[in-house]
Amino acid sequence: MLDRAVDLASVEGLDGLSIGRLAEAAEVSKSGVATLFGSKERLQLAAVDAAAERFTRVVIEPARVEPRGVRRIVALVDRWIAYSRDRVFPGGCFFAAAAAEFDAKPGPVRDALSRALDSWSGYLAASYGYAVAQGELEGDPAQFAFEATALLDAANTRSVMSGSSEPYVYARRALVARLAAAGAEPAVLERLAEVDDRVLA
Amino acid sequence: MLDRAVDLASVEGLDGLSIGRLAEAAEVSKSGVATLFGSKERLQLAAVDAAAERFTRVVIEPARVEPRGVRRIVALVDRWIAYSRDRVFPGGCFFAAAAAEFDAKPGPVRDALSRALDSWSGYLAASYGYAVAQGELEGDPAQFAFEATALLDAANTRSVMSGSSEPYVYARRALVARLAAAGAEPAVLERLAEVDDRVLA
DNA sequence: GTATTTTACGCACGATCGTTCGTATAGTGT
DNA sequence: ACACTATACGAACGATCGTGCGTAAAATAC
Repeated sequence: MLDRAVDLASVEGLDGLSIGRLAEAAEVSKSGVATLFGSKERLQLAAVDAAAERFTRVVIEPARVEPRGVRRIVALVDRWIAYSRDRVFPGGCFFAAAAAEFDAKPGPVRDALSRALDSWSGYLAASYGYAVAQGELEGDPAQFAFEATALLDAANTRSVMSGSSEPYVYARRALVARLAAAGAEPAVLERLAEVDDRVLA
Repeated sequence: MLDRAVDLASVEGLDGLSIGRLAEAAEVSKSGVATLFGSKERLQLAAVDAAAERFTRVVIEPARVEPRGVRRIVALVDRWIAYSRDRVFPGGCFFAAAAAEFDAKPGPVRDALSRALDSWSGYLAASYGYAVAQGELEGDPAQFAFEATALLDAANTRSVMSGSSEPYVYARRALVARLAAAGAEPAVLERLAEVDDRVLA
């Protein structure tokens, strides 16, 4: 049920996700989903939670197999690009779309999105902090997290907009250069440097 | 009239811009704006055009006073940050919001947005091309345009979301480092390196 | 097996959506 | 002065929105 909600929201927008269309897509009655969630806002909040779970499962957890530090950063970025490219959400990254939609609309939904984004950015920064502590990289973790999420979000939006996978190549190149400039060993960057020419669906 | 439309759309979204609320905001009748634009889609297209005009006036034209090359790139980026920080559109950059909203919705509106974004990105890339031709910078112009727009868009969204101007500091730092790594003279980067601590409204 | 809670339902409400009429007013050309 | 065009209007259309109510079925508790 929530899976349909987030899939729909990633295309129609978190606000355009109507309780009637969701009911139709899930083949239940309109009042069925209304009583389930109580209100539209609670549905939106539930969708944000469900999207965060899917994101963690697809991006974070697979990257945990790599040791803390640069290797994990590379794995995170690599998984994120695959997550966007494979359209884990049919309309591209759920959070990139929802953040742009709600950034100027104060309220509980925006707060929940802000927390989720901070969590992702913070995890990236913490990983960078480990890398610095281990002498693998140098620089400001928060600065890196800003740049990395900026490049990934841009690749996502550009790719969804154009239907091309070229933006991911730009993002990969930029991130490899960024990490190399911060002192990363070339060997650990190979995974990012490999161009994955898998065709989009 | 169109000014109100784009202001409203930058906050409510280009789809959330309803013909009724626009009429109320402009203090005219609902059917007044309906007959003026004909349909909602034509209103959206007109809003995109009006937003592009405002963008050109506020970002592109002021930067034209600088000579082609690095100096103009620095001016463009500097004006863009001011354009976002000063909330030339009350909800932050109109195009960043509209692009994320329509990237998964095919149609004339998405096409118009795509053209506008390509035009901006292309202008940035062309400026970089001049810089390369003049020996001021090295590297791929399209790659730079991708990175620069990614950093600027991210700074915009993060700032609108949090109400802070800190993201602009991150974007400035990243762009200065990026241009320096591409061979820019430190002197021309001063304008970007200056931290503008003007408080947000 | 009965009682109680939960869940989903049909239905209807008021509000707002985009759009289309017929009409009155303002402006223009001659 | 007159005919004509363009513009803005009120009103209403069907559609969809989010939400609340009363009820029947299903799950759970005892």
